[in-house]
Amino acid sequence: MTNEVKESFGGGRGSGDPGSPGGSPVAPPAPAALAAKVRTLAPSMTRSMQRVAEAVADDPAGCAALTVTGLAGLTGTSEATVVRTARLLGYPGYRDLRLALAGLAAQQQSGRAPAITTDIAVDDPIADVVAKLAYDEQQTLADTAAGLDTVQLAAAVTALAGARRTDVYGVGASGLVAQDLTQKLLRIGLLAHAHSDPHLAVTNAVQLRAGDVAIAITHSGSTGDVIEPLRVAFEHGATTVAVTGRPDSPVTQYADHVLTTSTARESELRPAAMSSRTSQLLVVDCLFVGVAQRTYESAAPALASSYEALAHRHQAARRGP
Amino acid sequence: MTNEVKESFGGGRGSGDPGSPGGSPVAPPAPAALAAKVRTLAPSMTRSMQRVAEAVADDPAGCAALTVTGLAGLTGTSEATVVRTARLLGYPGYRDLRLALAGLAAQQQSGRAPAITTDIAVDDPIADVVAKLAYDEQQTLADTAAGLDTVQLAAAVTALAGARRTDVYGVGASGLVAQDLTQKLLRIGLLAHAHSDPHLAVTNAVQLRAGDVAIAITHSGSTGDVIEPLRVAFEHGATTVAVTGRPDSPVTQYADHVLTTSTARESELRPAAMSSRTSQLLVVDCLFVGVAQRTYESAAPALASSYEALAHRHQAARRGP
DNA sequence: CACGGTATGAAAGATATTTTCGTCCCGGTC
DNA sequence: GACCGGGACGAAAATATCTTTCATACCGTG
Repeated sequence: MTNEVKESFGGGRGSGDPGSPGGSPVAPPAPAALAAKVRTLAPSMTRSMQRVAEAVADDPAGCAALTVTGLAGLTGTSEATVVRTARLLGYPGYRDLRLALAGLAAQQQSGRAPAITTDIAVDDPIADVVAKLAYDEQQTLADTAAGLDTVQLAAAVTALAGARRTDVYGVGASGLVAQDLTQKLLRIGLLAHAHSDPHLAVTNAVQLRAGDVAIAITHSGSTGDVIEPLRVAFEHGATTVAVTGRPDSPVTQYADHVLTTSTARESELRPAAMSSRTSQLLVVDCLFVGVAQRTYESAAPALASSYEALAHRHQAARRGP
Repeated sequence: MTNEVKESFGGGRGSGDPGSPGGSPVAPPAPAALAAKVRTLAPSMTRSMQRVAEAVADDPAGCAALTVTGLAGLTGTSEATVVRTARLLGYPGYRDLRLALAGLAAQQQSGRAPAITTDIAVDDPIADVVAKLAYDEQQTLADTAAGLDTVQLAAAVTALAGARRTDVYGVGASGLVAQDLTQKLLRIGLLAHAHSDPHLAVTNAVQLRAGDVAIAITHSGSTGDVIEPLRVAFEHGATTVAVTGRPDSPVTQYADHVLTTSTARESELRPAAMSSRTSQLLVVDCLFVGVAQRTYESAAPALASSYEALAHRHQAARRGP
């Protein structure tokens, strides 16, 4: 059982353990979240690998029937590339990818028919737009949930629940998500602050120390304005969390815990910001509920009283309570 | 590819069919009805084969993870027996049985999901929280899409597309939604502004006149801070839109068009703000896409150039496209 | 235009699967 | 009770499949 470092891929977690049935200790291979994973990882793939990934995502059942040589032939690449792709997707090798593919195919088979696959067109009637958007966001939610690493999530929750203070960084659309998280945390009595001004964010980040938490929210993972404060927080000993759609992006360098959001195919009338926001919000909600669970003793009364406080700002409804 | 008749089993394919690797003409490999097949065929199996079949039927997922040697070892038999069993069950070889097994396991897995119907409990493991939240938000999306009045939506879109300027009111969680809408409209070249300060909102509302649009976002529909500016806008002749979960609430008094968001059951660990936000965002997205369609000529380049402008604020990814 | 680094496929090397073939067990027969 | 077919069964050879290595071609960069 020699364990040399092989090639360059593998993500640097070299403790491969061939032949231990029951699930690898680091990353349980994705069961159904494969299409999502393909989209998430596609940007970091080389062209040939993208061809393979596309074929796989396109027709899981068909690919499951192919040997590594067959798939290589189909995609016009080599066996090595196919194996490399399988590795990138999180499987020990092609054999395991193939197994997952068979599972995925079976699920699709039994599951629902792929309803509204077409993209939104300029001349779609408004009813179609509603249906397509709703379907798309539902899909995004499912993908995100399937792809979310619960170990990382739990770690982030633990850090948050015990934090002296929490800073959240996000700009643009992600800034709103950052604010959403902050609002929620404040409601259960945690000290949280959202920063959208990069300068102020850095200025504040230097105040952080061990026991504090810093969270960066960025879809691309390469937004300098967000990375910088996270780096500072990281270097000052704070626990850092990155919520990003690109798990191999620069922001993860300074993140103790990485929470991956899903990436839906985008188009002109459906900017990436839309589905990434949906995905990010789900992650944020999970963080919130997780923390609320951990701190239930103090969170429950805090929630109740913030609800109370808002009541008198509502006018009486025409009917009903 | 020589095709001698091998061993004695194979169920009387005596009429050798050299080189037709298509798929067995008699029995397409069973997809899911494997357990049944095992029981049916068990009597005609030898003892060793029964042990193998039993193991397979007993734990498809586990067996799918095993190699032919592994399964042979587990059942105390030999590789040959395992292959023989696979053949008897209707597969060309063990490899295909294994694939079917993986599919079966995936199906069982997904079938066992609907524990999600219950509410989120304080002691739910984090994985359940993720699943439940995702499921819940999916439900909210479906409800919202189903309940959205497309006529009202179309009217609101028309008003927005032709507006001189647009003001959006929202406080608290709805304030973020208001900002989201504003960001989107700005990106396609429309003049939009989000107000979360009630005083400023009113101050600005008096500037509005016919041809302008005012949008109020409030889940309860009775948030005075949001109703007030909408009323002012309404009285100044602007076209007013209310995005609310309560179509009979005070805010609708001053709304030309009411867009109804859905209301999911809430609970302690799942505040109303969570699902209402999801719902509101879907409505906002619909508005955005609708407007983008109507103003495609100008929206498309605007979208493209705002994308351009952001590009240089991103650091290079570790491996990029 | 040279350079360094990376992506890529051909082929060697390692595993897994399938087939072959001989042994052994079982039940019947003389 | 010994002998004899008939088939179950597994060890090991043969083959298919997967994985790794390594040399080459490609690409962006200074």
